[in-house]
Amino acid sequence: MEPLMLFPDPPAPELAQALDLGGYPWKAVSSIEIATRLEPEDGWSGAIICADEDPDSAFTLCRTLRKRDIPFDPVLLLINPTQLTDLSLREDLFDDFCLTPTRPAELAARLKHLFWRTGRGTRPELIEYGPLMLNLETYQAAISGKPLDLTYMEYELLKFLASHPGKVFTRETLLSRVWGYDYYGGARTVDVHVRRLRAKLSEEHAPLIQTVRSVGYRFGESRWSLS
Amino acid sequence: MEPLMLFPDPPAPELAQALDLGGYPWKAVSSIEIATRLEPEDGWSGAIICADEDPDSAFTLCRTLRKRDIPFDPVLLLINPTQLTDLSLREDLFDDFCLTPTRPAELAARLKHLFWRTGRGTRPELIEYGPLMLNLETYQAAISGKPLDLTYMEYELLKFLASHPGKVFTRETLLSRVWGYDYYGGARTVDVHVRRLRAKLSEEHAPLIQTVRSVGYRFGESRWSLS
DNA sequence: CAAGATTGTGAACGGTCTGTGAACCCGTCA
DNA sequence: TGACGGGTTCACAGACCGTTCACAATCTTG
Repeated sequence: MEPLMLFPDPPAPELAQALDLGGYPWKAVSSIEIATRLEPEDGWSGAIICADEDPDSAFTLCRTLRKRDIPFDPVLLLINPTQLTDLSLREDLFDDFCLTPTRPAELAARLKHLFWRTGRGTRPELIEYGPLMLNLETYQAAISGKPLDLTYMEYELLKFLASHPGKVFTRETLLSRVWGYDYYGGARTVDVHVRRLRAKLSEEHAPLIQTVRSVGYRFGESRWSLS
Repeated sequence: MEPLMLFPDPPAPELAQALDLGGYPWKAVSSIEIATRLEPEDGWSGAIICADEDPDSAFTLCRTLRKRDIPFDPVLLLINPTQLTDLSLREDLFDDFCLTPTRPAELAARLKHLFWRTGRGTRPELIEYGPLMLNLETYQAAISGKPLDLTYMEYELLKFLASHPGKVFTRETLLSRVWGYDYYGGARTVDVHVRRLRAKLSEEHAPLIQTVRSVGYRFGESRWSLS
């Protein structure tokens, strides 16, 4: 995990300790110039900015971070209760805040939730596997950013396979799980749908669906990664 | 502004007072059934759920709210400090939390920020999507600046669809959400209304409502920009 | 290498779903 | 009471797509 940016430098000892205990790496900075200089190759994973002692510098720093061409994200603001009213016109400068003196447990919970909601996006229900993305809300699929035009059954089949990457399913299992428990029809139906799926995935990604001879089909890499 | 849902009923007096002072309308509920019954026509604007006294019921309520076909949003959770550890596996059940005993100022700040980032507080009475504009106050609709002459059901259907761009709804869902939970009638009704809507949107904008074969209808472009 | 089993492929059939026009029902209003 | 507007239902045509089949290609087995 990339380090968190902390302001100011040095940070409050309780804060540093809470982060260390929580397993969060961090670097303290005292100005935006230093922050730029210390920035890790893969960027900061977030910032905790304490506006308790020097509010002006703190808010200026927030504003600068947010104005970068890739807006800084997420920002957790630490303020004391008397500063609550200062927030009203600065909603865009932070993603969450925490009152000082901070309880370590609250800080940890806020950090976790912040990373959870910015990291894994609660919004659209997604299935992702490598370059493949399925949006379960909008019934749309894309690979390498390019939208796939799938029919209903193709989508359902791909969705099922991609939900269990690595696992092999027999044609019968697929028929009962994707087509329905009461489905009665030829097993070759699965083959044809798999063929069309492979065709719509580009040739490059067609191997995402693998044939396991005499058994059935598998999506994605094998679990024991033969390579 | 639509009212906030409060749990439990009655809510803590300080909480009720803080909301009243902040100008937030609210209704307290003691169960999901009552919540459903009391739901305003245009939905709740959010929920404040206190898990202090009866955590099990509170978290169950959260889970139910999140599992609706349109996930409930936003949810502010009130907990006491000893419950902080309970949050770790329930990240998806809330959007923000606040420790009890709550400071009115902190609660107000959190509510404000929550509405700010979910984009609800700022534009309460307009729905805009590309060239389409719905004025919920005047019951008027326009596209590319030209007014649309919609009937009541057409307007309601378009309003519902446009409130959730990108998401696919089945005919059954549309019937229950737009026509009413107790509506009993043919699903083809939806088709006909969609056809009339498409006709009234000019031919140019008719594709705003897309058919998802074997599933239902979707308004607007995908969230990941199909272009 | 040969025979059998298994899977890939193209084409065609046929059912299902949607679009569409029109009729029906039922309020309201003159 | 008759005309009108709006919501619902119906019937039908056409497009779409799931299924099947025949045959080619590939793998397995002995």
